[in-house]
Amino acid sequence: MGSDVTLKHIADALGVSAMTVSRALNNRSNVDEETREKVLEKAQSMGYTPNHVAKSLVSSKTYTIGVVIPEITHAFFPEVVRGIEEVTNNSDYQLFLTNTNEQFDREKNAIKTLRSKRVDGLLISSSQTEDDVSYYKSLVDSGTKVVFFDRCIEGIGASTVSVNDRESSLKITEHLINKHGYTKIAHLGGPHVSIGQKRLEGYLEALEKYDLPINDKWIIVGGFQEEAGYDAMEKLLDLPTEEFPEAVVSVNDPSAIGAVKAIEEAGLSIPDDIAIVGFTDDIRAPLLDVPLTTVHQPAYEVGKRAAQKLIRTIERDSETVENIVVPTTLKIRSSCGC
Amino acid sequence: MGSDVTLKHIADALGVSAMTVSRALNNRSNVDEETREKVLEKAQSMGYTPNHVAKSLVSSKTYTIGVVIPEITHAFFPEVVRGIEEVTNNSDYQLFLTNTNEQFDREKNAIKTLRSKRVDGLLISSSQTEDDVSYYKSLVDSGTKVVFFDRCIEGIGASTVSVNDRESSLKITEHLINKHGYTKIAHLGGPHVSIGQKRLEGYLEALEKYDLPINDKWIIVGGFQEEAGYDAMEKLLDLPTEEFPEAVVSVNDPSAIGAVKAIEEAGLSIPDDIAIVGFTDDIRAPLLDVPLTTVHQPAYEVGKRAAQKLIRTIERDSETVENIVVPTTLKIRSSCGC
DNA sequence: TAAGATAATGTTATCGCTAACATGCTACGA
DNA sequence: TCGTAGCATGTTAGCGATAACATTATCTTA
Repeated sequence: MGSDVTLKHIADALGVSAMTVSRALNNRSNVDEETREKVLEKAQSMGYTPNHVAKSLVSSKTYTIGVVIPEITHAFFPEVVRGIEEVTNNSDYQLFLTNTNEQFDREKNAIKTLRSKRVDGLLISSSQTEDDVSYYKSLVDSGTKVVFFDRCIEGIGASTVSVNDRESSLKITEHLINKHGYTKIAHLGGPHVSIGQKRLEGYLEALEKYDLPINDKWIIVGGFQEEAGYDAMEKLLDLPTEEFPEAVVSVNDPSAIGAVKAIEEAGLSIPDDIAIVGFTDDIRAPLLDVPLTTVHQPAYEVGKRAAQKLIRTIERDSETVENIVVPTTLKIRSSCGC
Repeated sequence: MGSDVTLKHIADALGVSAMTVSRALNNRSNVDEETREKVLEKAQSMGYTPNHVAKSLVSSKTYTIGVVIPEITHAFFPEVVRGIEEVTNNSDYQLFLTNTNEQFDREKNAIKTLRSKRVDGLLISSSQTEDDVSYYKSLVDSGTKVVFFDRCIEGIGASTVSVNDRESSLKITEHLINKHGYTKIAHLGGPHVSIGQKRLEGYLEALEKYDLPINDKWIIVGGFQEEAGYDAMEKLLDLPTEEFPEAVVSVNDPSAIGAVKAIEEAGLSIPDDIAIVGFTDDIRAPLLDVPLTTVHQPAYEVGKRAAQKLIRTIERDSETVENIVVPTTLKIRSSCGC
């Protein structure tokens, strides 16, 4: 690519200065119409492609956003990316996508590289991590523009876009209690990151509200993937009859789908032997043998809002820090007993 | 970000020249060990992040790859991206992801911007387009390093990575003929791009091989999305009894899933009234009421091979142009009648 | 007609970094 | 003791584009 045409080449070919060419190509005023046309023509015929790298160096602006997601094959995230793109497409930003595979180390590495590449801002859905907020704190403190989405870190000076996790979890648990009269309800939890925590809280709040027993054995801390759900469910299935739960609230759909597999393999039937609900509204949820009752997360909307907020944060210094909440809807199917 | 620490800042703080700092940070020889340590320490404490933009300008290398895909929510592509990332993660390249939503205009736009950003190379799965190869031809001729994947443009001097579309389509059609004895087989085709074309050819070849009738009314040219499959199937369903097909070969799974919906809505049953097979092995394929027989495409592998090939092409000029074919496997489920 | 305004263009310096060459210093063999 | 090799470091220039200022040439207007 060293053979690329530069402003200088066009300038020399035309016997003018590089500055004139620059002005002509950028539609500045004070350029003779005739000159402008000659320049445009020459640029075209020489196959000129402006060098954004040089431009970025001058302006210290790259029109580039880094997107950090934990798991690209979880259908929720591609949909978020679509939402992000809808916005960036109309604002000339390009996206650096990095998939961290739920590994915090990879995430830190990715962020480091993205900062080296001088992205204008970062959209982060953080990987599962211990409560080590300090890393993100110093990232934000360093002046890097960050908007968290879905798996957010709140209270460190960055805006966030998420769904009302606690409330949604509360509602779907309430549904199990109200509509179906279950009293023994278990929770397949996620790891200790924001959404895992909040969904657990919502679940607990529902039980408390209805004075239902909370049993430590019913709360299994697992992960967000299918295997984690499968493994966690196996533990529940091992419980003695008197402690056997009637229903399960899963931290997300992949986990629920893993759990469904475990339940089926154990020869039990859903929802008669055990009911189950998820969270996400995965593309597969309606297709399961027993369609999965779940919380629909408007992924596209989350992406869109996050991107909008980030771009505003980048473009004006006065932009305030917000915790934006996108509402979910309950998707009642039949795995809950309906 | 104008407040970033630069080499110069470190140099001044240490009373040395910027060059020495550069040398120290880049592990060059001929730097006093003591100096190097002081520099490293200072860089750390000042929160120095190397400016890759400036580096790129000097070296005319960005360690950046543009990935152009037509439809990020089609599960095949996220999986490809995972494969690409597996490679780039180990080679320090970052990915610009652009989703063109099957629109050629957006694709051209994206490529233009990516070239401005001086990506080292492009991984392209081209959007549906008329046979206008000239655009891609001049792209490749301009010296841009390109590797096509999945939806490839062959014969224009760029390497390609794809599955054996024609052969796979032939095989799955043969399965319908051999195993099930169907003689009236329709095809829900994709648009006129490489994979659409090749899968059509495979289908036709199978019919010819077994001397089966080819009926123009059985070949519906549609699109790659679910709605296209639905619409196309509706046309087939309108055919009079004597022309009504016994089985349908769909260009991909989303299209097949749309078709399944149309069939179910028409009150017909699969595979008794009409059999159907797809191509992709979408995450939903095994979950349909009648699990879908299809061709499994190793998406991850496609992404990996494409990325490897591109990086080799970027890094050595002698790299040859190849058409790499990744083999598929038939995924026999029950929608074919098995 | 002189003097200032305006339009079109050119020159210089800079963004942050590094290649290439230059400099100063120590060390070592003849 | 000198000359030269080699190490550690400095200086200059340039990557491609542009901001800011400088220079023309042309045009107004009192």
